[in-house]
Amino acid sequence: MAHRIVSDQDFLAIALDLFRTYGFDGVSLKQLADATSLEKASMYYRYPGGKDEIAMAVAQGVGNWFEENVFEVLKSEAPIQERTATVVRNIQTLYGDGKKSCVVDVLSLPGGPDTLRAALRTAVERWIEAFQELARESGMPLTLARERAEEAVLRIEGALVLSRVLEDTAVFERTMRVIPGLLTEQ
Amino acid sequence: MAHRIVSDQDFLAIALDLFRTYGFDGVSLKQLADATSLEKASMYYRYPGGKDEIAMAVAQGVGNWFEENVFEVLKSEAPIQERTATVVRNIQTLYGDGKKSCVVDVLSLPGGPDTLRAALRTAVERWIEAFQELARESGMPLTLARERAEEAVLRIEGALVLSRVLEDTAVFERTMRVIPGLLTEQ
DNA sequence: GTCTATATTAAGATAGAC
DNA sequence: GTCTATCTTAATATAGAC
Repeated sequence: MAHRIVSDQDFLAIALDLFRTYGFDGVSLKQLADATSLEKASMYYRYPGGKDEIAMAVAQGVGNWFEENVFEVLKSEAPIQERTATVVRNIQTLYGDGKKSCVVDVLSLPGGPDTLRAALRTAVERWIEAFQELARESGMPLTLARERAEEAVLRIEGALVLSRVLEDTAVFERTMRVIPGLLTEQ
Repeated sequence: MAHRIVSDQDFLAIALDLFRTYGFDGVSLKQLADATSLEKASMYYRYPGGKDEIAMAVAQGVGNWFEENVFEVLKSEAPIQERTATVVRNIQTLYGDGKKSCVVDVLSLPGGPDTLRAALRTAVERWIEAFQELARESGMPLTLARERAEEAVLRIEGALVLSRVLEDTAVFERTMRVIPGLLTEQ
């Protein structure tokens, strides 16, 4: 058959969807092969480290997504309310409006290499820092800004867990409506 | 060797610890056998349905724990502030002061039978209802009480995710300090 | 670079002795 | 009721053709 049926980008998007849904231990190479139309041996050619390396690439991709769709947006020139709204909208998209689990939650379970959890931890730390700067910019003192940033991320993670368990995205939607005020109103 | 080395209660406590740490797909029968000193075949004698049935028993056990350590406590005769404090303390113990993941979060991923997710969902619904009644008793109108109850559970779940990812229980400890006010102060 | 085919290990599950 | 031994399937991983 012809070569390069699936781009690296598409491959990783499909892998992300599988990993965030089933977790590291819940995804097999056969599942990945079936979903991406790439044979197992071909996956090993692209990612010699196997499942570990694929999961790392997925985590890296999520880090890049945050860089582009959260951190960069918050650093842009637009008015603060507009930047905040854009970021909230982007995050809602990332999480499929509450229908998709958080890759940070699901992939931070044991299983997979330690470097995976380290990458996720760094991503979350940067996420909190970005929110903290937003709160600072809104006029909050440092400690309050830090508190609010942490609380915002915490609420998003909690809302995603509840939405999954209750099989109802209403909690997530309500939570996302609260985030802008949490980060910008003292 | 002699019989009944490990009681059903001890077996399930060990199984709970494994499942909440590694998730359904992350725990093998060999792991369970090694950790409990019970051979795989013996586990099948006690739980003919295998891993599915063990996980269900674990979920059932968690439901019972909530019944006894949250729902019953909240229905008792003690003053409201005392009941609240006891429940918060019990929940802190359940989660190893933030060091242990929430079984509801971890076991609600796909993997394992549908009945498992159904049991977890029911447990969480009851948990929210119990908190809602507490908020009502504190004088809140129904909608606010419902909101606060949901928010309290959401924050606990989110705090546990962040504590795991950041490898720092401070977020969980801070969150648990906020819960009583959230449920009893208007 | 992707494929088919296969090696190797570990999983879930059962049979049958004690 | 627990054990050892074993069956069957599915997992990760690699060899080698194209």
